[in-house]
Amino acid sequence: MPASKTKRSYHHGDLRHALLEAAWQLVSERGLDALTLREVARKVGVTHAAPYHHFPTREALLDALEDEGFAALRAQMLRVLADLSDPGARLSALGRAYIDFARDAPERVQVMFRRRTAPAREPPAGEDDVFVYLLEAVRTCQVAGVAPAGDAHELALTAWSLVHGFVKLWLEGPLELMPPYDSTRFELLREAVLTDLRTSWRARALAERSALTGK
Amino acid sequence: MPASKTKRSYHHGDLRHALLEAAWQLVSERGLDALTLREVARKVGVTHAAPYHHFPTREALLDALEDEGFAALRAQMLRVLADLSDPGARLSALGRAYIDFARDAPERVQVMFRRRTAPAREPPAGEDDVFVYLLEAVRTCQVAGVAPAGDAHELALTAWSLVHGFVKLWLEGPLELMPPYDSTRFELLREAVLTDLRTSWRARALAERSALTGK
DNA sequence: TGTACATCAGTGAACGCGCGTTCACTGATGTAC
DNA sequence: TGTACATCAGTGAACGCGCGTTCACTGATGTAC
Repeated sequence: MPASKTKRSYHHGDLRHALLEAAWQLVSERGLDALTLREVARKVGVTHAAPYHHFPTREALLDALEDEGFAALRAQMLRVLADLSDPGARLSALGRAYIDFARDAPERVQVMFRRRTAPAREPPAGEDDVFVYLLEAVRTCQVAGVAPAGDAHELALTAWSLVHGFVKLWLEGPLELMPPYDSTRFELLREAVLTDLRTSWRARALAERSALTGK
Repeated sequence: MPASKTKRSYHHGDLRHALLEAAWQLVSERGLDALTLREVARKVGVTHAAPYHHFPTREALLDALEDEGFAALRAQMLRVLADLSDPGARLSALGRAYIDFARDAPERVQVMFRRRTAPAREPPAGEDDVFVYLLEAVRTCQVAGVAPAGDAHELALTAWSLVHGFVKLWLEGPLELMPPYDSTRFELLREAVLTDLRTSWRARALAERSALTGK
């Protein structure tokens, strides 16, 4: 009889994976500061020295978590892009995906956008992709006439700032200042912000066209 | 002869103030995690137990820093509001002030929007004010016809999310993804984002008016 | 102006704690023949 | 199929460190009379 689930063999089998999972849980429950290699090992039920066979330092564990985070975001965005074809709807859906991604797992955002004190490492693969997809969605909107002309980079930055700011304000508290406020209002505010962007860009695109034809 | 500047008297004279100043410097140089009461005391040149006469816990020091941060932001906003009268220009200037406030002293943003693990205390006085001023600026824009109709709270949230997101993306790194990127581009991108909002809202307000008169 | 005394704001030693990291070790697993 | 051996992935003890916080203390300052 091979190692069953109940059997605790000397070797864990998939410790690396288990450590990552425990780490997410820890960040989620008690924040980034509470993420220590020792606590993660404890959570998994393994000696505090064991993780060192998989992550040479605490920072390496964080980097691995960050990779997972960006990979998950990237996957979520790809799903959205595959499902929709209307340019405006796609852009809105990308924004919605970003916001929901953060609401559903704030610990990911904490890890992905943590403020580093160590010198920056190579950025995770998914990170560029995220921006590239957004940029492409903006360009498609421009072509379809539902986004204003101009530097797509700048428009993409506006869009990204908008959803990122919404998410951060939500996660870090001050959104409570907007009465009446309760968690059921989340979807409402999210849609308000997304609609605001979409409507505004469409109005501008229209104004640009009529200015052109009117000339 | 009373205590001169060089004389180190037994009593510091203004330790509380000196601790706060050293704390800002510490956060600025080495991040929130490096902020410890012991290190702050060391920086000021005082025993590690001395701060306890002014701040009962580390968290109390952070709360005091946060108060200072919001007070400074509030003051900066008031200055902007006093200087300008054109509604659209005022709103843009508020956004610019917010962004520059963060660029000039990122440590403030770190402290003001830190993620708490402790139960929330009473919010600092300046915090509501900040949102109230923004809200009022949005309403003024609506009256002047340079912002769309609708719930001013929601529009204010859009505006706040936009500048907050820009700031956070800037401080936390991923803005580097937008080539060509260097620090001299900051003003350019800031203006692009602010102009984007202003132009969009004006276009929407115009479209609303012509839809009304055209009916 | 001087004296007695309370209060304030420091000192310095000590506590217990959890952390990251290292190390020699050992049980389990995989491979060559 | 069995055996020898290398490698892998754990264990458990130990290190040094800096932290928050407490405590009895003492020098400096302010106040009443």
